[in-house]
Amino acid sequence: MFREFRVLSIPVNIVTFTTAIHSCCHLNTLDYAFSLLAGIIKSGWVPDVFTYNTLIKGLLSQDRPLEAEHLFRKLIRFREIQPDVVMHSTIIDGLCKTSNTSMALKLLRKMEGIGCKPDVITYNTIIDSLCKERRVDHALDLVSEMTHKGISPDVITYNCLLQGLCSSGRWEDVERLFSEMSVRKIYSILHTYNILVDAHCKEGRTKDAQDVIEIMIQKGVPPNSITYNTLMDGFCLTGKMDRALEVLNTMRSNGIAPDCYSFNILINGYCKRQEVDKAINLLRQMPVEGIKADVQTYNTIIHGLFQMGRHNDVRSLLHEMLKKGNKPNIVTCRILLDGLCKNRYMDEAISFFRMMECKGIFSKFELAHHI
DNA sequence: ATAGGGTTAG
Repeated sequence: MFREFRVLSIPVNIVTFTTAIHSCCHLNTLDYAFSLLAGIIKSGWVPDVFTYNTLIKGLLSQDRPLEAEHLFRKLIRFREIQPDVVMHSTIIDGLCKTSNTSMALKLLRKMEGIGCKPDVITYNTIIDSLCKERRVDHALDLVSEMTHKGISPDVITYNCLLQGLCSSGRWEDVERLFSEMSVRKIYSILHTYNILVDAHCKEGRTKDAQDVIEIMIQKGVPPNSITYNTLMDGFCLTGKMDRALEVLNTMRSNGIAPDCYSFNILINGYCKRQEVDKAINLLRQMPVEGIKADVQTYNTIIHGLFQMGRHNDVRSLLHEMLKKGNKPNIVTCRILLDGLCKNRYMDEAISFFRMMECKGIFSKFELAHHI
């Protein structure tokens, strides 16, 4: 069915509407996206699999996985559309991101059962989830399975596996997989190198991390802010704050501007060493460099202050945070609760907890994901 | 023409 519609005498169709819905989802105005959908239907248009998938993805990115799943089921039950590989993959991703990998695997089998062939993205989504759960061998089984089906693993597949093997400390397998990539002509990209830099840093091997950075430069893959931030964190972890600060200068001289993340890492480094005043100095340096502190920045310092028993400073920093328009999140609440309890302010802790309950800060989804 | 996947701190 084709009907032409005009808005301000510009012809529009279902593609235009889907694009508009996509924008709404991206702008976090999901309600508006759904009212657009209602409007489309009311005007006699037929939303297609693109339209619905955009909405499902929107619900997922707004941490509303149950509604996404509900919509998916409803579409099937009422035969509104025939879910394709993309929609299945979107739902599979939603399941994976809410720690339902086994259900994701079931859906993979189910889609195959109805003749909807999974592709490399479908597999990568599950492989990544398995790797994050440290079930790397299961992930490797899926890689053989996809290969047998003629679906070639790509650089993202390898990145997921490398990440999983690194987290499990399986360095020999990392080496093997890394050379396998060259053999199969799958070229490492920035992402790949960043995973390796991070793995070395997490193990305290900052020298090896620096070697990886040298290699990537040689291979024509210049490091980005994530690479340098990761290295900075590595130096912080090994207590080398001066080296971490040097990285900040290296970034600048390589034309990469430090970001909020860079400062948060250094601030965290100082707080861990109970040098909260140095952390606060950095907080003051941020606006000078045109960087706005975020919730994370404040959370870290508040946590540090509590650990030193400086609850009066916590109070003023909390006020500053609110005044500057930073909305406390579930982590802030947890830090405050924990800090109040540990500093024997039980009455305050309890009344704060009640307030959080009232304000609904403990939404079901957040609870499931952060506690 | 429009939709889906991987990296850094707490």
